[in-house]
Amino acid sequence: MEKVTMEKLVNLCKQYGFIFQGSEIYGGLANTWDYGPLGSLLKNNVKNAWRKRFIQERPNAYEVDADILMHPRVWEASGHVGSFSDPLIDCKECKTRHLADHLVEDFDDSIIADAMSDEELVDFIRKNEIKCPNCGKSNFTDVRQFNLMFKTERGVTADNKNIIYLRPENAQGEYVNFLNVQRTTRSKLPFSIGQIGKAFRNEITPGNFTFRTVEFEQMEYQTFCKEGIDSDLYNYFKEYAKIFVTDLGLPEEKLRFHDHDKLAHYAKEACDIEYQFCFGWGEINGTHNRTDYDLSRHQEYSGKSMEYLDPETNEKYIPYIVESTIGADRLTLALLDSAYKEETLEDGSVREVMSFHPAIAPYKVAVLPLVKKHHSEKASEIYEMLSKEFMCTYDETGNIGKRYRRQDIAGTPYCITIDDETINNGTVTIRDRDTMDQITLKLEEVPDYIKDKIKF
RNA sequence: GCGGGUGUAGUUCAAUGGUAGAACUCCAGCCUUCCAAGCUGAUAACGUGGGUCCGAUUCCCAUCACCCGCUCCA
Repeated sequence: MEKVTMEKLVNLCKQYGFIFQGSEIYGGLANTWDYGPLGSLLKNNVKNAWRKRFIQERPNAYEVDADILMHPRVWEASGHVGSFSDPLIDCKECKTRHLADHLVEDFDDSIIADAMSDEELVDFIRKNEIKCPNCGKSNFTDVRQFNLMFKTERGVTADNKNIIYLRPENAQGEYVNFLNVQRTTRSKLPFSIGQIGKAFRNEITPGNFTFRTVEFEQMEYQTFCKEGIDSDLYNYFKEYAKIFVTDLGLPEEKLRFHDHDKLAHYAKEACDIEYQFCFGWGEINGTHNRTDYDLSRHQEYSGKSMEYLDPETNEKYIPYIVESTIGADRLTLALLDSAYKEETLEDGSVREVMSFHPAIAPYKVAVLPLVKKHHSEKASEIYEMLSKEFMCTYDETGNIGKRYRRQDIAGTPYCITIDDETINNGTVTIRDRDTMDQITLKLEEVPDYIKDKIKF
């Protein structure tokens, strides 16, 4: 079996309609990608599988769908405005990047560099010939402000007061609604709020197809709990997320945990699940113990109580939060990466197969009349019947072998062939993509047969 | 953001300072009763913008995009 390369995967996705380059006819817009017919189905199936595992099957779990635009104060409270509008400066000699204020403060710790403008920082660095900590030379670019948040304006005037941001993470939508959800669902701690949605980060991105994009979709899960059980929940969700992705089809040997030694400003514990993509290891899930940081900050910034009244102990406290986030685009990419196989058949021919778990396969069933002229009419009837139950596709062009191969690449787990037997005694042939087995079933048995196979 | 590479049909490749060829794919027809068969036909491309030139897909410059390696990723 040949190794998957990014180039191969990008081509396959483009050629068969999984993923296209964004704004392609205008030459493309960097790091934007559009999901095509197969890709949208796949990604939606992934999201629905997540919903089933994280919302439907877990106790006390609820989904919200919060707006992308939030009050600007949310991002002050979350720390995104303050901590990530840093003055960055690059060393022209060794190409390393540094925080200009740190360079100044490390040079002279009596200076408060926060109070200096970008120009003052650059002047100071050049006047004192501050050296690059990496290569020891003093040849820097100008300071550039680097904020990961996309800004836009609200209203018709471009007034500073009306700047709002596209959310850089979804979590705050769950946090600001914490008490709304708790009250309306009459939940006791611990309980969870999940959300699937887009977030935006204005990063310098190195590409790798859909792995890192400026607009991306996350499947987030926040569990609110009493301090003390947070670490247990943290460990529980690390495993729960891993079981989820392996059940979807990612092989165990291509997954690993990666504990963070450098923690984000909000986190007490943090761990990623990484998948071994064709380009290397990359994060697909993050589990964070965010403590009571976020809710405390919202209480402070909004002036509204974020406390929970524990009905069992009559205590009032701000809950701890354990977050488990899965990147919807990244998981989809990992599944595409792991699904791709090239198989040599007995007759020496090669087939390309996308071997997805049937639950996430774009089409569950392909309906194929064995001979167009004789079986199309019956096949159309069957297609109409089955498409009320499943996402189906229909193909009558070319010979039967060619049509099987097309479905192999689309990742369709089951192909139903309609032949004379179907017309004479109501049986069809079902071919399994992974085993290549063919079985004969009565037409009325087909829906239950498929239903059983595509369970997740 | 830095360095390197690549941009010609959907894909993989040609050729050319003067009408851009092919294979596969796709579509239509014929044939075909279970894994890319065959025959006939059709559609389909020089990333974008400048410059040089009588004329540029070709040479030059810029730009955009992708790939590889760095960097970054609260």
